[in-house]
Amino acid sequence: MFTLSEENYLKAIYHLEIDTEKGISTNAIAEQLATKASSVTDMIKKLSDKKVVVYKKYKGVKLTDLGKKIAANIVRKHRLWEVFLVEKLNFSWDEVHDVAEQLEHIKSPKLINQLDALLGFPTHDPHGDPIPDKDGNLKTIDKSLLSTLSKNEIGICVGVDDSSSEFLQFLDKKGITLGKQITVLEKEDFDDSLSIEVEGKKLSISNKIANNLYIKKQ
Amino acid sequence: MFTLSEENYLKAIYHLEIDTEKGISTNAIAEQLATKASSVTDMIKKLSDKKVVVYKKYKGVKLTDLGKKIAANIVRKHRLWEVFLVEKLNFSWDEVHDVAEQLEHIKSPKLINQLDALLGFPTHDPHGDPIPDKDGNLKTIDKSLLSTLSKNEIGICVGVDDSSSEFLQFLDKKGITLGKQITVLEKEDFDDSLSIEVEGKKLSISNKIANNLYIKKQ
DNA sequence: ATTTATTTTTAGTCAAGACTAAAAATTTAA
DNA sequence: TTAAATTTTTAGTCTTGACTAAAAATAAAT
Repeated sequence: MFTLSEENYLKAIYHLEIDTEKGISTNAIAEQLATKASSVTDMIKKLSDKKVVVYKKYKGVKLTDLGKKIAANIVRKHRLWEVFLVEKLNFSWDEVHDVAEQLEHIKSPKLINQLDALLGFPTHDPHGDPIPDKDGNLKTIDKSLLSTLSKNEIGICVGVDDSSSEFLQFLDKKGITLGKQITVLEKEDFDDSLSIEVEGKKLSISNKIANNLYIKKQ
Repeated sequence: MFTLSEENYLKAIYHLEIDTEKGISTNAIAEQLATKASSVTDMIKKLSDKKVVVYKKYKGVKLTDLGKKIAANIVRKHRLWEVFLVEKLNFSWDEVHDVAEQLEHIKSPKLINQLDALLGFPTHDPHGDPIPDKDGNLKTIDKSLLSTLSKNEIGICVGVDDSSSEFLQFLDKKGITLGKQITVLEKEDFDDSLSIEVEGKKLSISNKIANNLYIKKQ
């Protein structure tokens, strides 16, 4: 069994491993968890003893298969709870993260299986992120950043890279939500901003926004 | 804000105060929480500093109004989650306690309000225990132990005093659940056992069972 | 009204998980 | 290939919440 803190470390390493094959540095983990590198070193030793990470001093850490499975299960719970909050309790997509952060640590296999069923076995959370299955496997869809679309391309909004509440609220304000069709009308060379159309409305979108929106091309 | 441990102490004292007007002894709290009296003394000091209990050395403790409100809110959350587990996730009444024990500590007023609404503002949990409202008030119904009914009296099962899974599973086996009508056919003087009828079936019930079942007389 | 038994508190430890400051190892640059 | 910069680890502390053993206070019994 893992403590709250151990679970949070596993999850942090899991998320960091998505972007790289290399070992994860203590500093990277410390930043992710808003803690100090020295605290990370201490915890890594415990996790290493428990066979969920492999650790060599001064080299980064990697999750073992067991570690990956445990971490994926926490992410699975987090994302299922997010779906629950949005679908059943009328939360908006910018409100769910902090609560799911607490709920993901509840220990009860039956609870999470039943929740999964209640929600109709969803594959993605309210931000478009994939929900790991019981074995930790992800169903990835091929998606592109809005910024990579060319003029006149059309796609469906399927996710966000940044799921901070500020960004999500901004999208709400602009009428951009998951499932909406987006057409690229114009690309400005000098600042990489876009002119797009969403539900008949024309919008101007900065490159920063376009770099954080995932689109499924049609 | 209160820690997990502080919340558990408040809840324990809250439950112990239901049966008495007197201050709650350190020993009683220690027993309730399966800890030691010395640990209780330590925690009581912290809770006293936080103005949720009044504490005089060697005299028991009592919750302050603030303490009562906080404790009632934890009980409220516990019982609402129990209803959720039974009504929405197909848990049986003997499976809910341990999970609710975890869920009760989730901090999100919106979550609990929305859950309350989703469940149709229930007033009692799956064991017949009242759910405190937002201000901590309980809707008490007048109920009697089955053991206090006389021959030929009829009542509806509205709750249990002991909600251990062993007892609840025993009741399931006998076909006794909340809402069932129970008729007292016979009372045996020598061992205070009862002969009762539930849904047309005649059952023999020991005094220990009858002392743990709440009935609403008709 | 003492003595005895019980309850409660104090004093001193311990483990988990965090921190700071300093030392050691590694990487980068000159 | 040394020197400088960066990263990581160690050593030592702190807080929370628990524990044991002993002391102190209260309650019960003779």
